[in-house]
Amino acid sequence: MLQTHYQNTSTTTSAHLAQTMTLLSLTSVELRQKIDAELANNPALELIEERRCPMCKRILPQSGSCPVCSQPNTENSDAPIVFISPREDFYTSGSSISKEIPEDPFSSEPVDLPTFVLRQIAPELEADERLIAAYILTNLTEDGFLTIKPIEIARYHHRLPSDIEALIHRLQRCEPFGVCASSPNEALLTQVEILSETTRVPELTKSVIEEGLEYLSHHQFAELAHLLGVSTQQIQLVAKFISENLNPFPARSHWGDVRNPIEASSQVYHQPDVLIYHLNDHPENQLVVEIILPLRGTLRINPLFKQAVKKIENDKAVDWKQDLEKASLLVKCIQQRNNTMRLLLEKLVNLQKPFILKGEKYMKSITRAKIAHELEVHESTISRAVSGKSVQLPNKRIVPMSLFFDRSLSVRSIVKEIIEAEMHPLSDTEIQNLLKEQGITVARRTVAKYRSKEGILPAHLRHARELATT
DNA sequence: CTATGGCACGGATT
DNA sequence: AATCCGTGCCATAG
Repeated sequence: MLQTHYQNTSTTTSAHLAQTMTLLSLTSVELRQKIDAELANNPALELIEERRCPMCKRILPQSGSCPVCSQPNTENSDAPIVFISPREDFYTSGSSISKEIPEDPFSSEPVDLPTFVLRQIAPELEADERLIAAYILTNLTEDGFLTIKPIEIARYHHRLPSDIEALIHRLQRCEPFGVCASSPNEALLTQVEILSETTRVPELTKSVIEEGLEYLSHHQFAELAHLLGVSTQQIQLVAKFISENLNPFPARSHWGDVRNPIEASSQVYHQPDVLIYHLNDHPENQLVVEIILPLRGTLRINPLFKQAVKKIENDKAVDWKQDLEKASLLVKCIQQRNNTMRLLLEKLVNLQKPFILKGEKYMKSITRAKIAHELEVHESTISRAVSGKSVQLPNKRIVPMSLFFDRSLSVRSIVKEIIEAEMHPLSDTEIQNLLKEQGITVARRTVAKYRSKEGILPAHLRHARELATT
């Protein structure tokens, strides 16, 4: 059953260990792909029917009752409900991108992304081009990216690579702008191109996207400015423009916190791996922590297959035995992954509850090592479990899980507060002193670093109370 | 002269 | 072992 505990790793094989580690570091989306692959070529594995909770419609594990509805809804709101949940949202196979698709301009019926794009461009295409376009569109990722190389498409359809590239270029100009790009980068550039035909785009936008996306995502405007040899102000202008007009993930219309698109868009995390929310979204209610298992049902070993292997003795038996082994290994490893994630999240949510409820200011600084010690697992285990994962908070923002370990976040947010409340631009030294009054002692230099991380201009470039910030 | 950013060092973290 | 972070010192801009 799902809740099996595996405290003792020494009894497990090295293969088991190795696989558990890899699985742990996968995000839910990657895990999904992995499972899909295994499911496809291993007959011993099966995905069994979903069972839904009659009350809340959640998909339930193979056995056991609904983790949320079965809770004795007590006043014990201190302990969050933590559970692993198979989510069908993640059951998007291959080309079917059914969520968050802009309405079809012609029929106003919701359609999937490939269809949506194809309808726009079909009229101006030759029949054979249409075929290729359709082929391309059905190979998009969930975010509307094209991962196959043009050359491969060209080979497959016996066309010139340049033809294909031209076609892709035309597709990119369809709505949602930038679809079929090979990367967020390319998507952004395409959008800039299209926009610049009708609107005025800050000159530096292109070079910022080409060279400095990394910096943007870290709010290191100053560093970026230096790299490009321009002023920080110009960079901020560009950053603002990008955040307001461009979307690095074309197929995704809503994107974390709408008011803070830069931060959200810089994330590589498309789907959260963990959801944290109040029960029924009422802020009064108990917290629910849902660790996503990207399945529509429960994964297990096909019992029929198991029996068959026992009985049948022929030359295939060896292969089948291997399949069986592999399958059970995978199932066990996934269970272990889930178990680790659950333990981790329980700890994490308990420790950081003030942050989750009241905001960044209340972030405690904890280290992975500390958690690892408390859970009695190796530090690297925690690292793997955390890295690359993302969490959706009750306020619907999607943040990287590593944020829970950010030492300086709370101080940074206080700095932000101070500056927002200032009546007159405060110098770093003045901010340093104000912090000291609150019992926080940091070096002046550090205040400067925090500022730049938060994308706040130095005092002499800030002006008392503002033009665009309402 | 003051405010701020760059570079680099050391210690902590991963 | 590699990376990140806070800090001090110094150069530079205003």
